[in-house]
Amino acid sequence: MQTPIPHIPEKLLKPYNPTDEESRLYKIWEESGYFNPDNLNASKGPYCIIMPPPNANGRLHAGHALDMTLKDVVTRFKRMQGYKALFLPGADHAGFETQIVYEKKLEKEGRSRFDLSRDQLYKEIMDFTLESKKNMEDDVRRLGTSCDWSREKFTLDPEIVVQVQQTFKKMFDDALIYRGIRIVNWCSRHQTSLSDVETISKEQSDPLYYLQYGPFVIATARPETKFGDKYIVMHPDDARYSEYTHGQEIVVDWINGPITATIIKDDVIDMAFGTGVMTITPWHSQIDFDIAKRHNLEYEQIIDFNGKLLPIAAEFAGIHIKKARPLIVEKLKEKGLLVKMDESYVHAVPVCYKCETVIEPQIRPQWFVKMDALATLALGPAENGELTFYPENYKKIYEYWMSNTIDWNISRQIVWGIQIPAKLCSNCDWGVPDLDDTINKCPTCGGPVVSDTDTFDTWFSSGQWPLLTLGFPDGNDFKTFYPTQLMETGRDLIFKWIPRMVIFGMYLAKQVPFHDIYLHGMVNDEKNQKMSKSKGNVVSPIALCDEFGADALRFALVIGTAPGNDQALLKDQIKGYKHFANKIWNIARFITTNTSDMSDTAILTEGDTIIYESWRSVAKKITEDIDHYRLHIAAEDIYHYIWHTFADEILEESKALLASDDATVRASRQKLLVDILRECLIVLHPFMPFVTEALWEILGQTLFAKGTTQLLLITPWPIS
RNA sequence: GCGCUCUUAGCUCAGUUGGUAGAGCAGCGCUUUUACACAGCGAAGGUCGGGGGUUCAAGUCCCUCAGGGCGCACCA
Repeated sequence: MQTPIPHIPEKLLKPYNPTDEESRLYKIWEESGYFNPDNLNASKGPYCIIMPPPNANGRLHAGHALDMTLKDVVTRFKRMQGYKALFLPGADHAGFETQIVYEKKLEKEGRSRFDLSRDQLYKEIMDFTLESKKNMEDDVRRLGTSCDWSREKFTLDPEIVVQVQQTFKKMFDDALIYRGIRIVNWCSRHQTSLSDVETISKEQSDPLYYLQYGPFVIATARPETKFGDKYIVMHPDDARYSEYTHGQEIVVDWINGPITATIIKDDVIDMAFGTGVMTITPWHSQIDFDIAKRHNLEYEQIIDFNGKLLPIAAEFAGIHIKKARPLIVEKLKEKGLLVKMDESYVHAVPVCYKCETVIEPQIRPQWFVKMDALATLALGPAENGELTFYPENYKKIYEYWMSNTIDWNISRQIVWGIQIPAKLCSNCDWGVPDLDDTINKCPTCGGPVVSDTDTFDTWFSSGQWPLLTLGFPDGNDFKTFYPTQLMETGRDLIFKWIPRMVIFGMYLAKQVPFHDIYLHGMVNDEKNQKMSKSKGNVVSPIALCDEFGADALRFALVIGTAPGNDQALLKDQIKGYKHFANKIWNIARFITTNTSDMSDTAILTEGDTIIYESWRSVAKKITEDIDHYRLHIAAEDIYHYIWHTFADEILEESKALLASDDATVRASRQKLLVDILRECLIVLHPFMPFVTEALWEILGQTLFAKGTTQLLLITPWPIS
């Protein structure tokens, strides 16, 4: 029977309690300065991961926890390997998203953004964002993220705003940005245009109406747009309509009386759909707009920006299209123009990705990024191997998107964001960048000019994030850390964000912004359902940290899910890894209590050498797995080794050997246990930083280093 | 319609270059012998969705079928 040994800290005699350790240890790490690579005694070169800046408009969600953990595992690993490792944090003002969050807040207070002046609204959202930003940063810390806070960037930092605006000017000068009068995706609820990636398609069933249009029958799901239709389009090869010629005019009786219609022949028409004939509404349809442009046709607005019909709709003017449709159908029926209705028509309509309001295509003058040449620029590095995708199949998705680009609308009619530094003519469609506020007259028509009140699409600034955070073009960090090694983010950003960063990197710095692209899947609830506020199934990662410890949450997020795959966040699993943290704690207790008389000069016996070498081979495999971003396998292996080999086999067998009369055997075994424990703590540290550091703190005084107080955080990795 | 992805133990999922299947949790039996019951030992449980092919050898590669998920296109 062993008596308790006085030098064992009281703490080690009790079960591991994460809440006692985590915030205390994070503070020690942060104050040590080692999150800052400038303070590292690095034996190897720079290594950099840029944090995808979380939106500064709320707390972190479970997806963020995975996001932070994966990058932190790699950063800690690289730091311990001796790299000058930088994990560079940030915060995103998240233009449209934050404005929506704030509008909801206003709504609750019985206010509306339309009652506030631009300046007032901007100021209020800024206050809100800066407050939210603090909370968000606390959450990042809570997860143990070892990022260099001294380098943190916010997307509205003055120097960042300046750089973003300069990029706009440069792209305009290079003819990569133009002011275009084109169809945009208009959300009538949020009163702004949206890019193609900010809309989602939603399947719905609507009646398809077959209408008599002169001698033709046309099919439409949107009779409310048809008032002004005066072009009738058919395929040039359609034998059914060969008697009609391109440009021929006919008079037809239409909704509000006779109308002169012009025949247009165009081969975009699908002869098999409906009747093979359609009329066009160029103001409210991309395809129709393209046809109109091709044949130089006129276009007219039918629906206003609030979704109400304009005077062209006669007695329906001022009525919202949703209410107007049945009334219009009724009138068509009365006039005998409704031939039939197909009730089984199912199609997908684009909706606002935030509020699901059906997108109304509208024509508006906006700033557009010309994508063709830039997309080619982004495809090069994917094809020549400068970019590596994990998992590989995301390369295909990336290439698909970059091979099918449409020009990118970067104007948003919202206050919250970086203002577009441009002057617009009040009389004509002219517009030009004006960084220094020096232009006061339209050079085209001599008319008065006004400042553009629109702000940039948030992806226009975050697309430049690796450049902006590192101080492009001449900052020291840019010279040291660009291009970075790894971009790790959610799989949903493979087409929203990743290509834009590559584009800006290639365009501005002539180099890729990163070499490896790792995409993680979505974190779902216990039933593998997407978490959403409306479903009420959102689980806070911070609450999970409180219940099980950040280490357990981190481990559960990393293990058991392959890159790119979605995962269900299971409480039982997290609990299992909380037990694992405790297991290590207990292992350390056992070893401590049995090694108080350990000799400094102990030599491993032949048998113990074999055991040690087999651990080394496990550690080597884990090292290779992390190097290849197989973090889920590495985590599994360290777990399995510690619990089922080290504890279940080696420790159990040691009980007899430690009681041996042979001093050589006993000393060898003591050394073996201490050496393996020491290296296990190092190897486990990237995954479970807190419990390992807590043990290191205790054992560093008694077992390991004999007096050194070096943090585990910067202890060299045992496998070179 | 185009593209991607998934289908492995009761549940949730791993299985990296092809070499006769693993984890967590749940469940079963035993153990309260001081590292740990947030535990240990033991047993049980899968013809790796169906079919075909390549190979000495396939959960792992190819084809095909079925079912699930996701993205894109389509308001003709």
